[in-house]
Amino acid sequence: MGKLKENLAELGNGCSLPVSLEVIGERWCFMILRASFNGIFHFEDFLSEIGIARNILANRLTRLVEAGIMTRRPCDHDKRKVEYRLTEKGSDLLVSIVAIRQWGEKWETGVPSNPVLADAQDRKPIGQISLRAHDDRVLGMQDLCWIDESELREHDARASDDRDQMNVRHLKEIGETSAA
Amino acid sequence: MGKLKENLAELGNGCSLPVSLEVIGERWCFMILRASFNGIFHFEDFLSEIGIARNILANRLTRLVEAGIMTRRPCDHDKRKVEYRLTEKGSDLLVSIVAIRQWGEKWETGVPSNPVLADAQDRKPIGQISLRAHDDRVLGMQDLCWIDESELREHDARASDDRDQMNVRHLKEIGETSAA
DNA sequence: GGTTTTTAGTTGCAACTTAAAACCCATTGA
DNA sequence: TCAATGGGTTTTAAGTTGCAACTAAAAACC
Repeated sequence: MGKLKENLAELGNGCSLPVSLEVIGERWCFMILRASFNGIFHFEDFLSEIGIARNILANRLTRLVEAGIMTRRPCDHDKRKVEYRLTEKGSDLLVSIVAIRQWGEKWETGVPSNPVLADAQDRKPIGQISLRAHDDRVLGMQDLCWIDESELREHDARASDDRDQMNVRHLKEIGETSAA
Repeated sequence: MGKLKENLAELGNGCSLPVSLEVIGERWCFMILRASFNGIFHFEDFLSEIGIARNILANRLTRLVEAGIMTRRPCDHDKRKVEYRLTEKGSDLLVSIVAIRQWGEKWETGVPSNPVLADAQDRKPIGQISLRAHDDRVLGMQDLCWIDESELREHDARASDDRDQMNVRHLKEIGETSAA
């Protein structure tokens, strides 16, 4: 519904970002998911926790359920109540949400958010999320490049080759050149 | 501007997510950032790359610059042109964007997006982003819990203690209980 | 058994935002 | 000089949001 979604879907030319944003890029969506991760399951609780309008919340929950991100199940013991819970697909969004949260901690609020997501084993806060190579090395902006899918297939076919200047863009050249 | 932003800002009670979403949660914002990461710097290029309306693009770029996520610099050699580039703050959003993209690859499109973000050193695609403990162990949903800020401070104060049942919620209980 | 309360919605309307197209105007290149 | 280009702003219609009031079913109260 709405033009954005149609456009974003069409723009999904090889990249899944537009497709993802079609459902989770909607306003309030991440806030609803955050509430879910924090143990909120019922309509009225979402309402008071995140200060969203009734009709919008109803609409978003319906869409999240349709998208397979949440499930909707009327409660057994109190048939008025409905339980909204994250599916595995929904739970998998935790990484994205925490990434945004960590970015906000670093660049907006400047302090750790509360409550803190921690390792259940040693009860210490989780580490900074970062990009990693296949062998787990942490990668910074300067260690990255975009390669075309086609290079990957060639990789498989002929093991090594002079692939010096093919479809390569270095990410370190992307950012601003002087000011910060 | 708009009710959402005000509300989200007010809701920033300890959590930086609402604050972050205030600026980057805006529609089209991630698409603009993706284009930036892909080496697009000029107004008309953003326009044709992401299929956004002129006025909206102008508005979003202004807001991103105001938020310190991009810089706006008129070109030296062609004074008609303007270069929009990511700041360090903006570049730092790559993790979040890639996290959403990987989620989409897994749950929506089912295939790797093109172009592929790779390690410049060995030209192999980057790994899956995941939550990690402070000592780099990968953490799943069942390994996580929320703890209150206050516990962290106590941690510092008195080294160890019987902190069995204090402000703890296990994340593994959050998701759906039967169906997927 | 009847009344009140709670929960999860829906409806109607005003205010705001978006999308699309037309317009503007400083450069530039032919 | 004059058409084309780049980066906007303006105008208008269409779509979305936010708020308040309403509904309808189940539960609790008495």
